[in-house]
Amino acid sequence: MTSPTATQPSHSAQTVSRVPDATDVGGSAGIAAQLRRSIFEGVYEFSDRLPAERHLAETFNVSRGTIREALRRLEELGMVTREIGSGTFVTYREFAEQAAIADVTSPLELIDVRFGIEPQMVRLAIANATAIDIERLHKALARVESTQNDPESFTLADSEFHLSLAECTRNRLMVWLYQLINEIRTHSQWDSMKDTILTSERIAKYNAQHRQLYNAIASRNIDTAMATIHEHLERARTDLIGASRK
Amino acid sequence: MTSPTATQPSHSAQTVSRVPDATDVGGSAGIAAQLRRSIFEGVYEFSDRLPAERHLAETFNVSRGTIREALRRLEELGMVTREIGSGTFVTYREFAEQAAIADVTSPLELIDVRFGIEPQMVRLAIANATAIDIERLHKALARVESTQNDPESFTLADSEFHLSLAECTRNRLMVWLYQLINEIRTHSQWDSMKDTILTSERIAKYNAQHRQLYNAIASRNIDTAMATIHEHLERARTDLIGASRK
DNA sequence: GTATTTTGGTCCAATATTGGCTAAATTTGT
DNA sequence: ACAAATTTAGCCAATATTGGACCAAAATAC
Repeated sequence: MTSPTATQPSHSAQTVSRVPDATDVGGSAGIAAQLRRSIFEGVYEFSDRLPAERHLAETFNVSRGTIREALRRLEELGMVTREIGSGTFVTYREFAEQAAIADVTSPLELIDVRFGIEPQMVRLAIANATAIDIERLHKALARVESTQNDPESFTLADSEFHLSLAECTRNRLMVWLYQLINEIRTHSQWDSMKDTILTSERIAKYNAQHRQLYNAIASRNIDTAMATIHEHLERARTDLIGASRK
Repeated sequence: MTSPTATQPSHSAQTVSRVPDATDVGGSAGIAAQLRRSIFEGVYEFSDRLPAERHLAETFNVSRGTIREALRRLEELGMVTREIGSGTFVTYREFAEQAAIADVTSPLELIDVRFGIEPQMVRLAIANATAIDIERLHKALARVESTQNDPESFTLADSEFHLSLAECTRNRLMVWLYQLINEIRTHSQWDSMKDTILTSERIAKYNAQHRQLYNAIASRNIDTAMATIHEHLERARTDLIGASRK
């Protein structure tokens, strides 16, 4: 675990005999500690931009060089990244409870679970989807089909499509479960493989299956729908295994 | 803002120089941070439309391009989608008020989900269970069989049996998921019906299926196992519907 | 149905801001 | 006195912001 500067056992803020903590040491080290604490406390969250170096220099009443040194430390810790002309951005993600399970879940384990959930999801969707659900699914389909060439946005739109599918079940627990699945999907090691796996050719094939699935659900054709979702997952598994062999 | 003058390196420093909030860092980054927090706080909820770009530009007193950049960031995070001629809509859903989901999940919804997960669980269990897993399952079977007459302890032992089954899959995500299912199962309205449903006669039948399931898994007989788990869930559903009609 | 309005999508060029960097002078700690 | 850290100042390249204009899709008014 990341225990941030827990070298001093005293965390009390206003005790009589005050032990100087990490943020009290002057200079870049203290400023780094203070910024790091701010990030841990959520003052700056993931993807937030820190104030500009020149602004930080002013608020901390130090020179810009000192701020730069402090930021260099944070960068070394992997908590921020800096982009010329743009700013310094937080890359530290606070652990959600599911982050832990996401870290130990392999993409193949995920596929195995999806093989259980998604076919049932399709079954329930066909049984329970309303016209509104179908329309929402159609919009999600349109969005995912418009992301042929970008793995990043395809992944996002794909998640939305499957979530819309979950909503077609009219089963709140199913929707909730699938949100968890999606969360894990985007946090897991699958995510790091997606640039390898998601060629525009493969995206096109996935999208063909998405459309086929949508058509089958809209026309309440359960046999086609079940066959399609199985193909879909089977293809995902095959592509995954292929990628891990490389 | 308030810049504490006491940045002298002596140990006398006790004013913690407050860092500017993430929402105060001007520009698109600050606006993105502000909008993101508004969404997290529920100011804008799922499927809500954000104010038009030109309107946001006016209220934030920046150019439209800056607003667009901020919205681009939110879109990249998957929190909003934008539709030409229509608007920018929130796609972020408040994640898992864990306690709440149990309250709004009906027993039938739960069964529908279990129909997806448990058969797959049985499949994976047969494929992956080790001798140790089988033994643990056997112990769980013994425990659940010893609770013929007490609905309360049967429910508990039943949960443990199914959890042992999940552990047979050697799939950590499956185990984790099933723990959630169990959690919901014990918290949901099912729980209040169990005294009505779980007559000792029904408990005996469930346990017969438990044993049959165990035997099928231990002998790697997938057809029998699948048939049994389906019967098991079907019976649970039937009993449930019967109870709600009373 | 058609016309108008509203909405996001796109492009442009001038200007402002941001992090990257260097160098010498100064302060701080030992 | 010495070494390390900090300050100061300036410049560079990359990016952001601005204000304007026009487009295309969708919603609304007629």
